[in-house]
Amino acid sequence: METLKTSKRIRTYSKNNELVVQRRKQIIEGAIRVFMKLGFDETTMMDIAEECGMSKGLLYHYIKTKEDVIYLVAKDQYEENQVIFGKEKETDDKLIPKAALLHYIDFYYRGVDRRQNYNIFLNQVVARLPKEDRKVLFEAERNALNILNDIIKRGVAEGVFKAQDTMLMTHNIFLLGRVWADRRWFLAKLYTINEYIELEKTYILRMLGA
Amino acid sequence: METLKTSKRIRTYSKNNELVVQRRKQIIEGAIRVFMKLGFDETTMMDIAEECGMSKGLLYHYIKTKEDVIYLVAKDQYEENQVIFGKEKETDDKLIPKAALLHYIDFYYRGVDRRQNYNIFLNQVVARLPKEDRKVLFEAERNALNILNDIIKRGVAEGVFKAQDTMLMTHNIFLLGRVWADRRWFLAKLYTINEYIELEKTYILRMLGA
Amino acid sequence: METLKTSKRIRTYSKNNELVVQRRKQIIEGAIRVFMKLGFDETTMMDIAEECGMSKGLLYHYIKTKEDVIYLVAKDQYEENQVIFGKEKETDDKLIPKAALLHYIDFYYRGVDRRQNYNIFLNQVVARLPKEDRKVLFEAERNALNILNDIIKRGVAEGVFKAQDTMLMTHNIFLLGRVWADRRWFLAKLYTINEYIELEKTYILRMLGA
Amino acid sequence: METLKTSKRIRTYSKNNELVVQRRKQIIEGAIRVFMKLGFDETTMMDIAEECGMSKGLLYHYIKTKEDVIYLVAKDQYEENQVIFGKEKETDDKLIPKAALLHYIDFYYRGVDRRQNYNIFLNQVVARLPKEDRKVLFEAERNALNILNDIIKRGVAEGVFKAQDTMLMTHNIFLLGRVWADRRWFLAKLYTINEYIELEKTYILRMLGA
DNA sequence: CATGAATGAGGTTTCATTCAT
DNA sequence: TATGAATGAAACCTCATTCAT
Repeated sequence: METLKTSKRIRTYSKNNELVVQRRKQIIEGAIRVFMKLGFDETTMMDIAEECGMSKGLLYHYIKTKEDVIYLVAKDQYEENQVIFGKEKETDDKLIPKAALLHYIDFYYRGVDRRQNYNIFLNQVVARLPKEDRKVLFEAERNALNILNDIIKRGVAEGVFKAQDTMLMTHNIFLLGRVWADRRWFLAKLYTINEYIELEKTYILRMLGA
Repeated sequence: METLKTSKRIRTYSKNNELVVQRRKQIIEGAIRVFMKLGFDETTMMDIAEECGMSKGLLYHYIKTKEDVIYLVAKDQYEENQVIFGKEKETDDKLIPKAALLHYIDFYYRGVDRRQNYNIFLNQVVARLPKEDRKVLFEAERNALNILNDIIKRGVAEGVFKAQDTMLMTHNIFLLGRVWADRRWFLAKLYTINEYIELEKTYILRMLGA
Repeated sequence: METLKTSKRIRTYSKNNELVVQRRKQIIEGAIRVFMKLGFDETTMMDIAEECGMSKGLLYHYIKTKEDVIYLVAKDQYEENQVIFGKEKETDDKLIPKAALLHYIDFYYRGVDRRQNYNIFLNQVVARLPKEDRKVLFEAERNALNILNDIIKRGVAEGVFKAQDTMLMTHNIFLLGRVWADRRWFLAKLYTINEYIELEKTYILRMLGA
Repeated sequence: METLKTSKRIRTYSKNNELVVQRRKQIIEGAIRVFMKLGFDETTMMDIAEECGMSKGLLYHYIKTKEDVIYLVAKDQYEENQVIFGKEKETDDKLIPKAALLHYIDFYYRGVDRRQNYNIFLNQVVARLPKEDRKVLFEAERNALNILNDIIKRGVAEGVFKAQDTMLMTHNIFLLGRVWADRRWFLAKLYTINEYIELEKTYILRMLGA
């Protein structure tokens, strides 16, 4: 549940480690903003630098290639996920399966809503990383998945959920979370986010035979 | 159900309309192949030309910009969807809602499997089109959506399905179809495509309170 | 004695092989001119393109990297050497050793003079090529060396030359050829090229105990 | 025989003259090491600073441009030559010409061997200095040349050497010293440095008609 | 109708040099 | 005196697009 063990080391020219962390945070934030506006390929390093409020040269003190920026952005996101889901797990563990599930859905789906199309962007972008880097990042995702899977397994064990296969069910619930992100242009005309989440809760509970 | 009404006119040097259609088909097919391998931005016009078995010059006789190729590919895809789903509709209309639903799922989910990461590619790429072009294309998608929605509405009307909101349910079923495409790297280790589809059918029927 | 067998294949976008040969010749000639003026590192690809009378883009149709230009230049030079020395060998073989040696010196030293500091430039530049490329090129040099060595060995066998070691003697004669190129700034004030060559002939014959 | 009269003044921020001298020595030594590894153009100021054990900033307190480093290195080298050859001259003056010559060759050729490719590097790099700087440096080289020339002239005067032209002979002997540096890759397979030097001594004596 | 040689704008990356601390 | 963060000019290289043949 701590930070990625096998995280790639990115070349930096700075010797001040704190500064590296701070500047990288700055880069991540700036990059996300432009990437979401323009997409990865349309974004130039100049765009990123400007959005981060640094010179092109300084940007290259903290990363070595444009791809490094993706890695940084993605890693940050996944690490944040780990932290967030880690905290929620503590809450979930104290609840009965059904309550834990509803809490998880509520929390996760709202997160998707907050991050908007950022999730979609991430997916697109991760596809461009070299295989090894991708592995490191998937590892982190699995974490969030496992928390949900544990809840479902607990429910099945206690007889409140029915699922021939808890893993597929886990993925289903995960993916359904993206319906809102993907189809906001359509669905937002019909319901508020609250209404949407409540509907999905019902559907998911039905799907689990609860 | 006919071809897009507002389809953009792409510059061509040829006056032989039949040839234009044939060449464009050739371009679409070649482009899809390379795009799936390399993604849109990594693909050069040379790659496309080669894959299509034409010269770069000839390629430019039938399109004006690289973006035109996306439009062509996307439009073709959506139009094909219309044709395909149109045919299925005829079948579905003759079945009782539950049978029609299962038939639809079977048909659609297998299609997703066949098209593999092509779906993902399409999503990525459509995002790059100018807004107007995107609208035209979404119109086509709605078609396939409506067919599914009709089935569900029919089921609800006949009392065999329960859904507070048929449209959300429709999107859910649609999106769940992508679970397999998105998570093949994970799920294919656990089930065959057949097993997967059968499981999802069960879950969806439950979700519909059937 | 024919062209290099293991010559590296350099990427080109052109399909017309004759044109590739012609353009490459053009590049080689232009590149030599600028390299001699500015040195390899001071020379930009733009400089080369301009000197060759082509656009930067076109230049890159016939080579892939700046290093390729060195390789091209060096290979061409060595190949030319092979051709030239090959022809001379025919002459030399018909002469008695002493006459052959004098002919060789005359021919080679004059060549050094004609090529001026170009020889020095070549040496510098070859040092930057990757090891494998260098090997290919050295192979060609050895050829010219062997021709001289054969003459000396013949002389030693016939008793007209004395040399404990013909190979070192060969290298000595070769390197002495560069005295003129290296020290022209000094020596040209004292003698003409003809006087210089005659002096060296005397010295070398003495060195060979002739 | 003292230090260069017209040595260029390089900008320094330090007023402590002793410190300047010490730091510059430090720079020269570090620079030589990296230059020999990477060559001048491949070497960055950061490389130099690191090898010298100082910060980039400090480096720039004692020089103004990267070219200054070449000048410093080259000047130092030539000055050192003056000192070294000066000392040898004292020895040589007491010997008969033939002994002096052999002593000189032994001393100089071994020096070339010790400095390895450093000689080649110097030659390359000096070519990049502005003309005026180069002149200053050549002046120093002439010194070492004159010592050898004196020996030869003495020998000619005493009738033990024959040379139509002592200056050319001097250059010849000088250049032959580089055979070992230039062709080590070839010659080191055939002889040790000792064997090589003995052979060359024989050849040179013959060349001098001794 | 068909080809592919040619162009050049624009992207990524490096690194000498400056300057606030 | 000493540091190293910051800058930006300039280098290499790619590739969409045009156009003469």
